[in-house]
Amino acid sequence: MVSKPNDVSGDALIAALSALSNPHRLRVIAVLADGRQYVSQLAREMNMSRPLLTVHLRKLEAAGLVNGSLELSEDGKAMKFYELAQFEIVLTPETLAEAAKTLSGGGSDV
Amino acid sequence: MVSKPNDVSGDALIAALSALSNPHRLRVIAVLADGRQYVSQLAREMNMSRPLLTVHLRKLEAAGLVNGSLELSEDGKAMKFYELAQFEIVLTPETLAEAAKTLSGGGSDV
DNA sequence: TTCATGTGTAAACAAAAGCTTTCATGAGGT
DNA sequence: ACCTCATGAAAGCTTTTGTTTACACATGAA
Repeated sequence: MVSKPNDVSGDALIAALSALSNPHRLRVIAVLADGRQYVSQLAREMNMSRPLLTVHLRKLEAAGLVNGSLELSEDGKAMKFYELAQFEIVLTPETLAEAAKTLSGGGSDV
Repeated sequence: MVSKPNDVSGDALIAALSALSNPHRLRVIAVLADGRQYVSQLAREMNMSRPLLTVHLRKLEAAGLVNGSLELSEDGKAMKFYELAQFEIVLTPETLAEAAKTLSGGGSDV
């Protein structure tokens, strides 16, 4: 089969949708759309606690929507930068029905 | 501004994504893609309890993804039919950043 | 050393979602 | 009268998610 825009497993799709269905995480996406940023600075800009932001970033990363990389600044500090992944997910009754077929557990019952 | 494919408020988008990020509800979409159906029959086909299915259908309806209508069968029984709504939601960094701007609470902080 | 910056993670609590069970309704067929 | 099939809704429990507070470590500068 030819690869389509959102050729992901049902489980992966659910992970992505789950990750995106949260105001904080949606705002994170919006801020990262302006460029990559490191955690502490991002936390300041968004006015939220760093541990909380960390959790949200992890969820976004697990869903493959952002990518993190640990880097070192000039003055030797470890900084974790996050940037947006490239993705395009199209949700229609058809694409969703397709995704549902690949859910772990089979087609109709388990 | 011209209406785009997913010209919905950030809150509405989150409701839709939240509704779709569930295996049961994704399967409901898949089954309804084959045609409208009433609750009890749907529950049997999907092998899940009717009260549970009802809750999921409500959530899908609240998100505007399905539509329900109460009808009467030939033998006078009240039957609640659900059918898919037509929708197309495109998720990219850009569309999500747009949606984030319209979240209840403003742009960066509350 | 002390203070600032950056990182990570664990503990504990609050809130929301998911699911089952139970009860109550109404109509038609036997 | 009683059974079947359809609806709706509330109570209660379990699990997951969200959030804060607090702690630990490493670096460079004063």
